[in-house]
Amino acid sequence: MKASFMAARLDRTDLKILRLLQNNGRLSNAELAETVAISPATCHRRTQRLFEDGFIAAVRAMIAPKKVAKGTLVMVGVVLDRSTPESFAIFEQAVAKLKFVLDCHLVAGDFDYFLKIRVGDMEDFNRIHGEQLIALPGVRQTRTFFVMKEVVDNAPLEF
Amino acid sequence: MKASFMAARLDRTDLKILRLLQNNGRLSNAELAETVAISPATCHRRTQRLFEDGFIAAVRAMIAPKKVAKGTLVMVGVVLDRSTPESFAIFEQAVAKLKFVLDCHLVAGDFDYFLKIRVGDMEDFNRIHGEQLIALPGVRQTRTFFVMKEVVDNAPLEF
DNA sequence: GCGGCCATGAAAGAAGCTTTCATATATTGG
DNA sequence: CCAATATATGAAAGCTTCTTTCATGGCCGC
Repeated sequence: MKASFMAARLDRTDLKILRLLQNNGRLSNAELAETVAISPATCHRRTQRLFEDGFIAAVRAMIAPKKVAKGTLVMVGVVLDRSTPESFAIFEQAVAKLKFVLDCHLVAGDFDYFLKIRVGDMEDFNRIHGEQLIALPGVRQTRTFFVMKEVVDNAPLEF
Repeated sequence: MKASFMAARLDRTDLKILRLLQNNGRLSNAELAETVAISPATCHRRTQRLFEDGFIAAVRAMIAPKKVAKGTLVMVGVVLDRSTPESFAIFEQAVAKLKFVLDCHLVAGDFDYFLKIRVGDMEDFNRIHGEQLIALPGVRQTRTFFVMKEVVDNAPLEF
């Protein structure tokens, strides 16, 4: 019970493990242990704890978008009709079902939401925009920003 | 030599492997093999090929941002002074060095670039904005959109 | 059909995983 | 300051998994 309340501070070794796994999530426990200079047994327990305590939310293979016909990235700003909590909740519930939406963030400023969307091509997006985006509940207007060049996409977190 | 030219189409099994590894990048080869109903040897070769052919760009542990003091997300629209290729190149080179920038995309529309930034808190961002963002080469103006709620962040790619 | 080309699964030695255990180190309470 | 408790550690070992080798079977072009 105590452990769940403890903020479980990370020491130097934990940070090393986190950074190594962030760069290569398929590192074996043996490799990890050797790199951070502890025994495999200790390394195994440390890593397990990092998972259990939620420091590592998931380990994901990053699929190359262009290789699976999702090479076109689009940012979309959304403004809703009304700024009520109900209106927001309904919109969020609906947008969470759209598989092509990578990010959806409620923001402060000229828009209510920002979406990051991946599709096959512009034609693909145009269809989706007409059929699914402007049809989302409570949407007053959208502003589309086609991404012409991905300078940095989903960079690893530095900490 | 042929393989490098071939688009190496993915069959049903390859797609299964990709999807499984996207959801859990630490699945063992044995687990993977059993789930997709092929032998471990074949599964191993398939997976290896998916890496070699670039379908899997990387496998990353997703670190929980709040656990490492990066719980504040900010979207920033940037407009440059001039819209010349040189101006863009210099800006991109500079922005790529900023560790807190997760995304940087050249877009068509009212902004030149969109940035996605992770910091500890608003105070942290305010300092960074003043010291580093507006100081980037060629920046005319920035527009900051604080993220008040992360509805969907970095969802896995559907394909 | 025939020959070349891959893809496949069984097998096996090598490597790695994960638990157990005894020891060492840190923390707490008196 | 010491004792008692809790926590972390590495060696060891049994067990699983990895990854290569090899022989077989299907598929395509000729």
